[in-house]
Amino acid sequence: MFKSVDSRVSFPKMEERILEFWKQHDTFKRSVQAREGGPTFIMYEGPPTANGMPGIHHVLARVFKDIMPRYKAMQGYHTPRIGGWDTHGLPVELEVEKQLGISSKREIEAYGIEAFNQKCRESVYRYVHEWERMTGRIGFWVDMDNAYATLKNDYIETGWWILKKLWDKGLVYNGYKTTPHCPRCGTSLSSHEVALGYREDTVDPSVFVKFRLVDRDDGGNAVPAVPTPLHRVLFDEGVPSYAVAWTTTPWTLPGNTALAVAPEAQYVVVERTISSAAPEAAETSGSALQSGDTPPALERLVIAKALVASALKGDDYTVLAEIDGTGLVNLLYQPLFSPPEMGFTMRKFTPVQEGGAKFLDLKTLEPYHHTVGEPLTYRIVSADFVSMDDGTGIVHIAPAFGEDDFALGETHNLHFVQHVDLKGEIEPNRAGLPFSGKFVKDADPLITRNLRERGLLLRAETMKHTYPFCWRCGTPLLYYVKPSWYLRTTALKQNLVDGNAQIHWYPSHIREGRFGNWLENNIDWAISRERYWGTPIPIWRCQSCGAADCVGGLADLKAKPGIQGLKDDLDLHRPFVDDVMFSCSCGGTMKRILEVMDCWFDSGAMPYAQWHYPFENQATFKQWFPADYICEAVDQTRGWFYTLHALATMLHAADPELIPSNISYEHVICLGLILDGKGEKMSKSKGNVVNPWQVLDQHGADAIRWYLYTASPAGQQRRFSADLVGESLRKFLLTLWNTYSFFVTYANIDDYTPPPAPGAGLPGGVMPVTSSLPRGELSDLDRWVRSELHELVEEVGIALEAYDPTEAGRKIQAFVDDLSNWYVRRSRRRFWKSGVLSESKGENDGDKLAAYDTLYECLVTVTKLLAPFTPFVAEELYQNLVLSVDPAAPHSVHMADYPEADAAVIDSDLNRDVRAVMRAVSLGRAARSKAGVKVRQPLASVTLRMRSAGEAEGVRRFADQVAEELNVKAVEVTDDISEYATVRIKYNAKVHGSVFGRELPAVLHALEHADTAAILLSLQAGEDPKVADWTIPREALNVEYTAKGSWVVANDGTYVAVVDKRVTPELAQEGLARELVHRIQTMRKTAGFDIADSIETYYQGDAEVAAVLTAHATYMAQETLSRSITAGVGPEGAYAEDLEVEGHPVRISVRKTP
RNA sequence: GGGCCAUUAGCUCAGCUGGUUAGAGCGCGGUCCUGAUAAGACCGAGGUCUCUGGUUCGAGUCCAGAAUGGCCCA
Repeated sequence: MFKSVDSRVSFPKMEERILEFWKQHDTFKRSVQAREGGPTFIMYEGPPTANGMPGIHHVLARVFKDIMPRYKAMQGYHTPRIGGWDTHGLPVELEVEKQLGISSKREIEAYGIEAFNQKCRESVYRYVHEWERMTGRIGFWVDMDNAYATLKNDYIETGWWILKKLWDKGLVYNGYKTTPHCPRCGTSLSSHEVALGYREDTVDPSVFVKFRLVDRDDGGNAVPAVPTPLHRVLFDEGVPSYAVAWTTTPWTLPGNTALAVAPEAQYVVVERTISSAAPEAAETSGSALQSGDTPPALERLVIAKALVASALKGDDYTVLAEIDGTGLVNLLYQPLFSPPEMGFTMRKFTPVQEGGAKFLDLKTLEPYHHTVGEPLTYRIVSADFVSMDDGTGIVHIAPAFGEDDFALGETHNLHFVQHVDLKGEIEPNRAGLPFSGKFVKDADPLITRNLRERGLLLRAETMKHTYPFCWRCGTPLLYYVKPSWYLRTTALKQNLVDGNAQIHWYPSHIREGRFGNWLENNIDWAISRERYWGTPIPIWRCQSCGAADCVGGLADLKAKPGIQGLKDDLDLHRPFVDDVMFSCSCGGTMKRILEVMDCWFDSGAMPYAQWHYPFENQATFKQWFPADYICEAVDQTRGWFYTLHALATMLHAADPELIPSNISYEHVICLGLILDGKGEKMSKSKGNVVNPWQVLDQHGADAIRWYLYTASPAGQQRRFSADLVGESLRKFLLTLWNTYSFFVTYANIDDYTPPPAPGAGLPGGVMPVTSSLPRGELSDLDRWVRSELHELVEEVGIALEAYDPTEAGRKIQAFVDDLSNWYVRRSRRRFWKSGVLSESKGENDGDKLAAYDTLYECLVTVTKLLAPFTPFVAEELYQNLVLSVDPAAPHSVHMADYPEADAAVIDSDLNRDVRAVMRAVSLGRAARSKAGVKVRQPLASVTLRMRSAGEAEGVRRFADQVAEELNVKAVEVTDDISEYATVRIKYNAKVHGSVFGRELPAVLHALEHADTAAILLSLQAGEDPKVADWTIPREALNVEYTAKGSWVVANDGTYVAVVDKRVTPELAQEGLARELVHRIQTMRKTAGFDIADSIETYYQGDAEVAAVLTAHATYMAQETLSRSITAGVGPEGAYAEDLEVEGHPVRISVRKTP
C-alpha cells in the first residue's frame, strides 16, 4: 500500500517535512559519500558577502549552482561542495562607518584602525544566519559548516603566496592609476561609489581655447626642417595660427602638455577676422608667452572640418586648407601657461622596462629640467578616442587628470604636470597668477578670464552635462592620477585568451562577446586600495633606498633579517602587520606599504586559498582544481569570472608544477540579471526588492526553483514576481501532483504492487526504468507514453550535459502535461473498470496491470529526472512510490541513479501518429462546438482530412481513440471532402490587388469558374495555382469550407474535420443515458460516497426516461457502480435529488449498498 | 563614447540550420468536459514579429543601420 495522497497539497509544509527528513538521515553528506571513488565533479561557490540580507537574485544563483552537482551526483560523480564567504572590502567598511556615524578616512584613523577592523570583523557575519536559513530552505546543498572565509589568516597567507609567485615572475609593478578622487574626504572612490553620485544637468564651463602654433622647437630649430605646404599656410608672416581645443575643466589647463587629434578625421585651417569682442588688454604674463605683438586683425584656426561651423558659431571664415589628422601630428605649440615659470614641477614619462618589477615612481623620477625663460613647446599627437561629437576635434591633454590622458602620456613620453594637490587646490605659483592656491572649481573663472585677456580664448560659455559628485559629501570628484600597484595581466594576454577558448560558456556568446572582448582589451589589474579592511599587500619597502620586497608567507616573513614587531599569533590584518619591520640590504628599515588588496583578488584566489594551498592540503587542492562548474550572474564577467581566470592564468605561467591548469573552471552558466515584475531593476531605493521568504512561504522552494529554471533561459535577464511563481506552480507541480495522487488512489484500491526491481540492492541502489516493467498487455497508449518517456530521458540528458536546465525542464513539463492530459485521461477507465487486480488468483486483468505498470514507470522516472530540479517534491514522490515498496532502494531519490533511456522503446512513428490523433481530436471538438452539440451527446460520424499520408495512417490506426474522444460512432479519413462541404477559393484582393492591377476583375472571374480541386491540390503541394493564363500567388488565396446539409466543418489550414450534426432518436437516447450517468456520478460525489462504493439507484420519471434506463441499464450500472437500477421511490435514508435532464423531470435516489 | 544582450498578443515566453495561414500559458468573453485535477478541451477578441533598408523565389529567422530597454566598461 502506498501512503494515501491528498490531491490538495501544501508544498511549503511538505518541503519542511522533507528538510527534516534530510536532516535526520544526513542525506546531503551521505549522497556525496556514497559516490566516493567515482569521478569528481567540482562546483566552486562564488563567495557572497554576508553583511546584507539575501535577496531573490541570490536564490537565482544558488538554485542554478545546485542543479548541476545534484545531477552529476545521481550520475555517479563524487561531488563535494563547500560554501564560502567574501568578508573583506569597502562595502563592509562603509557599513561600519555608517554604524559609527563617521564618513572619512581621517575619522577612521582617529577612531583607530584596530578597533575599526574589529568592528568590520563583527559586521561581516551579521546576516550569516539568514543566509544559512535561506540556503537550506531552497534546497541548495552545500557544506556551510566548512565554508571558507577570506578573512582567515590561512586564506590571507595563500593570498600572499600568490602575490609572491607573481612578483618573482615579474608580474607585479608600481604604476599609476587615474581614480575618481574626493578632495574633501581625501580618498579615491570605487566605481560603485561613483555610480551613486552622478548628477544630471550639472552646470560647467564650456571653453574653446586657442593654442598658438609655432614652427620652432625648444632649441630654436625649425620643425620640420623643410616646410610642408601646411606650414606655409600656418606660418604666414604676420597672421598667427592656433589649434582650438575645447574643455569643461579649465582648471586642468595649466597641466596641459599635449593636444590630441583623430588621425582619420578631416581638419581645416580657416582664416577669419578677429571680432570686436577680441582682447581688450595686452598680454600680462611673462616672456614665455610669445604673443606680445600687436593683436593682428586676422587669425588662422585649426578645427575639425565637421565641427568648424558649430565652434565658430556663425562667424564668417574662409577655408584655407584641408588636411587629415595625421598631417597635424607633431605640429608644435606654445603652452598656455609655463610650468617652469610658475614653479610647478615638470616630469616626463620614460619607458618602463619589461619583464621585471621595475618601478616608475613619481617620487624617484628625476624632474624634467627646463630653464626659466627658454621657449617651451608641446606637440600634437594622435589618439583614437578623439570624437567628432562635440568640441573642436582637438582634445586638450593633461596626463595628471584622466585615464586617456595618462595613457597618452605614457605612449608618447609626454611631460607630466601635477599642479593640483589632494585637497583639490592649485599649487601656489611664482608667476603671481590669480588662481594660485584656489580650489579648482573656483579657479575656473579666473583661468578663463586670464586666457581671454591674453587673446587665447575663442569662446567661453556654460553647458549642462552629467558629472560625478562624492556620494557622501557632494563635492565634485576630480579624476586624479595616483601611484598604484598593478598585476601585469597584459603580459599574459594571449594566455588569457587561449584559456578562455577552453572554457564552455552558457550562453555561448559570452565567450567571444562580453568576456572575450574584455580579455582582448585587457588592461593591467590595479590591485591596491588605500583602505583598512582587506588582505594587506605583502610588500615592504625600504625607507632609505626605496627597494621593495614581497613576502610569500608567514615563515618567509619570520625569516627576514632584523625582524621586529612580530607578535605570536599575528593577525595578518592591519594594523598588526603594519608594525612588522625588517632590515634592508642597504641597512635601512623595510616597512609595509599601507595598501590592502582589491577584494576581487581575494575571491579570485579562492581555488587556492580555500585550501591554504600550498602550505597544506596539496592532495585536496589537486582534486578540486580546476572546477568543472561555476555559476554567477553576468555582472561577474569583469568580477569573479575574470579574477579567477586571471590568477589561474598567471599562476600557471609562473609555476606550472604547483598550478597544473591554466584555467580554473571548465563550464560556466552565466545568469542574466533579475528584474521585478515590471521589468525594472530591483534596488533597495526603489523598494521593489522581492523578499524570497514571502514567496517561499506562499509557494515553496520547488515552485521558485521550477520557475527560475524554466521561465526563461539562464543567460537572459528575467522578470520575477510571486504571481509568476504561482502560475508556474499550478501549471507544472500541481499537474504532476494530481497525476501522482490519481495513481496512488487507484493503486491502493486495486492493491497494486510494482514488480520487484531486479537491480534493487546493487551498489548505488538501482531502480531501473525498464527491466521487468511493464507487465501485462501493453496497449498502444502504453507503448506511446513509454516511447515519449524514453525520448524525454534522452533529451533531458542531452540538455543537462549542455548545461541547459531550461531546455531540460521545459521538456519535462511538456511530457507531464501529455502524461496527465492525454495518457491518464485516456486511460482513466482502464484504472477504475471492475476486475480486481490480482496475479495470484489468476484473474489478472492484463490491460489494467499494464496501465498501472506504465504509469508507475512514468512517475518514478519523472521523479528521478526531476530530483535535481525540484528536490523536495521528487523526494516526496520517491519515498512513497519507490521506498515504500522497495526498502532496499537508496534511502533518498538523491542517491538514486539518474535515468537512462532505453532506445528500443522509442518509436517515433508511434509518436507522430499520436500527435496526429491529438490534432484530429482537437479539430473534431471545434467542429462539434460549431455544431452546438455537446460532447456527451453521441453523433454518427466524423470525417477527417489530414495533411500527409503518414498522419492519415496514424488517425486510421487509432480511429477508436478518436471516436471515443469525440463521442462519435464512426471515424473516416479522406482526401476529398467535397461530399460534405463546398470549397470556395477566395482571393484576397485587398492585400494582393496590386499584383494584377487592372486585370484583377478578369482574374477573379476566372477564379470563380476554375477547378477548385486542382487549385486545392496545388495549394497542398505548396505551389502557386495556375488559373487560365495567370499564376496566382498562393498567399493571396483563402480556402473556405461551406458545409452542406447536416454537415459541420472546421478546418485549420488544410486539416479538416466534418461532423454530422443529426441526432437520431437512438443517439438522443444514448445521450440521455450518458447525461443521467453524469448526474448520478455527481450525486455520488455530493452524497460523499467513496469512489469504490457500490450503490443502489432508484428513479422516477416519464416514459422516455424509463425507456432509456431500461435500454441502457447495463451500461449505466457499470458506470455508476450500481448494483441495481430500480423504478420507484428510493428507500428511507437514500440521497435523493429532483433533476431536469434534457427537459425531462427526473427524481433519482441513491444509497450505498447495505 | 565602446562592448554585449534583449525587443514576437494586455502579461510571461516558444519559434531549431530561412519555407504553407507565427504558436503556448496567464488574463478577458463564451461554450463544453470531468468520480485524479487548484485542472482540462474548444471557440472568440488580441500581432504592421520595435523601425528602416538590403540579400533571397521566399525573412520573425540572415546582413546593415536606427530606436528603446538592460548590463558591463569608459
